[in-house]
Amino acid sequence: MPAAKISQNTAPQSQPARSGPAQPRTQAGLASSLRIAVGRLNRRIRNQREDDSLTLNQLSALGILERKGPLPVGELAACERIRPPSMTRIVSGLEELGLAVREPDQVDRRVINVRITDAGKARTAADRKRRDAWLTHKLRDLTPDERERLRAALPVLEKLAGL
Amino acid sequence: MPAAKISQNTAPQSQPARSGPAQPRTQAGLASSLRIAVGRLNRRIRNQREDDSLTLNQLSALGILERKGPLPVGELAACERIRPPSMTRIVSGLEELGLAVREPDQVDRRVINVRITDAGKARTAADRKRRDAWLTHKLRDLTPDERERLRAALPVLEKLAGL
DNA sequence: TCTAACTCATTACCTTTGCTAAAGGCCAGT
DNA sequence: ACTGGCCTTTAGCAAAGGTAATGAGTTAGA
Repeated sequence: MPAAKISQNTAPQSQPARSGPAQPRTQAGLASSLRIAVGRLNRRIRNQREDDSLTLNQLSALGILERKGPLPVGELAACERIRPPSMTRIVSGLEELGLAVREPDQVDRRVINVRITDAGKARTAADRKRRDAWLTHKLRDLTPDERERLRAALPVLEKLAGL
Repeated sequence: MPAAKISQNTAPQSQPARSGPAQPRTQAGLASSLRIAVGRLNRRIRNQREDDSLTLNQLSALGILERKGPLPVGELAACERIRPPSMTRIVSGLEELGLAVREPDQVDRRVINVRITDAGKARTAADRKRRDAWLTHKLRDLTPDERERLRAALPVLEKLAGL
């Protein structure tokens, strides 16, 4: 099957072993490499979903509601660093699934508080485990040193991400 | 303007200072935190583009073409860990901008080799600098220790991302 | 008090970016 | 010369984000 080798006819591809990413010595190099790695890793994570599982946003929003209690749509959007209309859509999906409910605020009737339901809490734990299964598995394949590096860098990533 | 405080009426929000994300002690916790951080950081990076700049994918594809020379669409897609149809669209965009050209392979006329043009090379350097400006700036605001943690973790992130 | 300006959520619509399925052209082995 | 397989592309779908405009509710000032 010659088809698989055709690129060698036209592409230089001098050192087959040197396929790794560039080495970031400068600060701009670090930024560039980090940008690429984060983009690809995010794509891979996003694709690891089974058909009936919640989307990343649904899961993330439920997590916040679980940790912080009921929140207005706008604040929930701010937590996720997205705009209110986007959060409205996510909340609508959650409400249709019965995982969250909208409750008009008693004090200021412009705001709609979103609360996670018991079904939502039950679903979150199970779903998060499935959702993270791929990544957890990948982490298990790392060396302890590599895991430690990730753990050490995580707060920095979160800082860059705006918490 | 009391409107901004309304959430305090309904949300617990006991400790204002404890707004940081959960501490990942377990491996699943690490996976979860990493997933969320990577997702948000990616979103922030992606949004830092000026109107006339290339998209992340266009920039990334051009970078590969610049480093590796002309490649068939399918291989280019494999490098980016995306499917061929997605790469077709990216290449079409680049071709419209005159930054890359499609060249039917001489040997196997099913494959279309993609080559970066001189205009593409010129554009890449300038654009990448602008593109990374935000992240570079953020990196500059970190402490040397934080930067070092990122640098140490970068190879691990790249490994997880599949290079 | 009553009106003007503001705020919150939502609706409507658009964009980007990925996917799968299927079509069309091309290659190779039987 | 078929038949099956491979590479690209087209067509259509879904997720996830955005802006602009609308409607309802609130606040502040004349």
